[in-house]
Amino acid sequence: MNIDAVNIAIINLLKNGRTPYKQIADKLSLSEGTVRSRVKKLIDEGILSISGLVNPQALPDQQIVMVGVQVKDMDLVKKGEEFSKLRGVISVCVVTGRFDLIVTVMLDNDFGLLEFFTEEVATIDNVRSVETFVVYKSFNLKVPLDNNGHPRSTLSCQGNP
Amino acid sequence: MNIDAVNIAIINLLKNGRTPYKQIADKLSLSEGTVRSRVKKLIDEGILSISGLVNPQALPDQQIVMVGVQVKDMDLVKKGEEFSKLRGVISVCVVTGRFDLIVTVMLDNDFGLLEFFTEEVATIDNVRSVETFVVYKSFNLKVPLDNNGHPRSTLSCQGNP
DNA sequence: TAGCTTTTTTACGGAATCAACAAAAATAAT
DNA sequence: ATTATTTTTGTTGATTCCGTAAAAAAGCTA
Repeated sequence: MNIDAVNIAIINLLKNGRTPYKQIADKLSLSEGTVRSRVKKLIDEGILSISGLVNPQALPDQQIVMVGVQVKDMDLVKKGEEFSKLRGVISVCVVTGRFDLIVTVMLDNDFGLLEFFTEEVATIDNVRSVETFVVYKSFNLKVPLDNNGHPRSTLSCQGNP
Repeated sequence: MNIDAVNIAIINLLKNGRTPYKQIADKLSLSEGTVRSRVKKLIDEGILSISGLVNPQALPDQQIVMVGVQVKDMDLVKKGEEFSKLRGVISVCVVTGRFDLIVTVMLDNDFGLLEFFTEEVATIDNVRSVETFVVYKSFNLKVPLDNNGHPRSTLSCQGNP
């Protein structure tokens, strides 16, 4: 898709994701419908997403760790995808350098480093080494809340179909 | 602040940040006003933010790098804050392990690794070492669009006060 | 417990926005 | 020039937003 200056401007104005389309339209001298259809298209194509994010430091007993991973495998991208599906994993970057993957993980009381490595990482083949960086302070780090603050609890969106 | 199960549920339903408060209220058997005031409070206190995020791979000539930093200093948190203010920096994590900081940066054609290190990192004292990881593929990585896709361009939110 | 304060939730109503659609305009292709 | 395709715009009713004020709940303090 063509990401032109207008789309960039729209995305910028969506830094506050609740900004009304009308207001964005006025600022950019467009009609509301144009903004809406462009945003819809951007979202449909996976380029843009509008979502609620939490500052992990604000959630008690919630912790972020970053894990540098080396794999024996050659297909790093496929390995990255596998990691991205593990419980607790927020994002995976396939990188150049000392590591092959840098994995960002969110842990809590019931799902800590022990569980992450023994129950999750252990299921993946050809992992040569892992190196763990516990994040004890962050700036401008915002993460989507995966399930519910205390994972695997039953009380949450009970209104689903 | 007290982050109870209701707030967690609200934040979960805000995974789509455009979800109407009314709809959230119905799902949780609350009134719309309750949802709105809770969301407002969460946002005011810096716990929650609702924003538009882009998949960096979708933006051509846009690149993410992660930089592991060691500093000579003792006050790592203060250093982290300094890094967080540099141009291009998306987030900073103060970590245990081989590195002191892990810095996530967004670069593009006009502002590449060269500029980041010579113009930005160079302004910070007591940096012992840096190690660069270029992200060439990512999963579930979403970043806020800092200024405009092509930084320092003039055409963007021209409607500001 | 009674009395008070503070916080949270609810109810309400007008203004604004959302969402879908069809027409118009602009763009691209033949 | 003509046709086809995409994008933008205008219009509409239903819905949502958001400020305000009252009610309810939760926390004190004595």
